[in-house]
Amino acid sequence: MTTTESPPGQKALNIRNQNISRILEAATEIFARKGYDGTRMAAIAELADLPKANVYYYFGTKEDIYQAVLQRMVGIWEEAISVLDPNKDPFTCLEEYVRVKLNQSRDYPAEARVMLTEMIAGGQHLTPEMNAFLREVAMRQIRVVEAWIDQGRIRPVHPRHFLIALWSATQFYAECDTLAATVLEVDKLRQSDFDTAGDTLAATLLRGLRPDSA
Amino acid sequence: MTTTESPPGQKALNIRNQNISRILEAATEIFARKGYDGTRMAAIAELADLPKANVYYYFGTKEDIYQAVLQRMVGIWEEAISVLDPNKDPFTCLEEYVRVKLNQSRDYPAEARVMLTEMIAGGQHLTPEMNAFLREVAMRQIRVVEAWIDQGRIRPVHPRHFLIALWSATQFYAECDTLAATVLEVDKLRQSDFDTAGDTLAATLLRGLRPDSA
DNA sequence: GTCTATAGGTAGATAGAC
DNA sequence: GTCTATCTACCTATAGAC
Repeated sequence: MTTTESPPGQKALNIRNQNISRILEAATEIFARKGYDGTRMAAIAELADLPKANVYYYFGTKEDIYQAVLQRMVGIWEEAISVLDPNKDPFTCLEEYVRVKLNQSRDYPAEARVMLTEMIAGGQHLTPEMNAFLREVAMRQIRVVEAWIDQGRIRPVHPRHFLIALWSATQFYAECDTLAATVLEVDKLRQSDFDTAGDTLAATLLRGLRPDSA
Repeated sequence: MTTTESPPGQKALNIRNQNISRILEAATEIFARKGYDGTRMAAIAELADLPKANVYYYFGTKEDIYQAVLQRMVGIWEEAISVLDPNKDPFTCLEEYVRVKLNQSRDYPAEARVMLTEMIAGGQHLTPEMNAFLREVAMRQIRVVEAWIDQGRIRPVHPRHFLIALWSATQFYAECDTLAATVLEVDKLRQSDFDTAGDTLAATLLRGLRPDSA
């Protein structure tokens, strides 16, 4: 009704999407560094290079922005779950899984840190849907590992604890913005660091899974 | 001058220490759940069951309390570093290391979460002394693993990445207050869960370190 | 759609009686 | 040492002009 011309409407939509992206990107960075309560709407607006009122125009509340950031990370994790397949070779799958998880830590470090901080804090902002989804993801992975054990393709380890070890190690590299400086003595993680991380996990965690030859 | 009697002075000192302990304990819990900026001095006072002004009497600022909490965790970590000894058997040492770290996650979950959140956030509140100490701890552990490799007692893995895997997996169980519900499907971690965690890490990560028998 | 000004509430910290 | 009352500053969110 109000917008009669197509091109301006198109353009407005582009500006809209662009502004939303910029807000989310800025918010993710600040949530990761300051936590939910420590994040100031003014800080998000400044980093997104928009007036504070415009941020409120696109997202009604700080909680709305935070939810959008968490939701995006949930979507990212969803990608990794398809890698584990009970009918495929465990070691091929697990190496691929490690690779995918490390790539995610490389590509979405801020998102990962927001989600991790949220979980450490007790998941107070996670919706029931997100919790259900995360539980479902965990369950699916556990069932795959159990299937491999039943088939005698890997040693009978405790699936949940094994997945915790795998998950926490790969997740660590997302936090590494800071810890890297301490543990790896580098300013910034490079591709070679992620490669070495994958190789090391394959050589230790995954190697320990191989059935005894003796 | 003002306190002439010894017993009252003694008693006052006890009350003082007791109040300081209660403030730190309450603060640790809330910092872990809300982060530095999300923590309200009023909330610490309420949980410690003291008027807010009394909290300010013992600690001048919120930052002072936070520093004391971080410092305590640094002290806890210091205990774990003595376990790794280049002259002892790597597997005995590493199993003991896993056990000690898991016990710390069990006994000081809130402290661990405060420290981890702080690190994920970029370590803005860590003093140069703390950073230096953490770097020194990492270095010492790396040198021990390197020594074992040089002696041919474990396979030549990348020491830094191997320690990251070990550290992050054990650390995970401190965050588990929440994630346990999702991944392990329990309300609360029991001793048996920590035992299983240790066994699983020994069976995978550490087993993968053993030199080839073939 | 954009932005200034501001309302309404709450935080960290302190003053000062007891 | 303890505690009430309060100051100042700042934060989320909104009203309303453009």
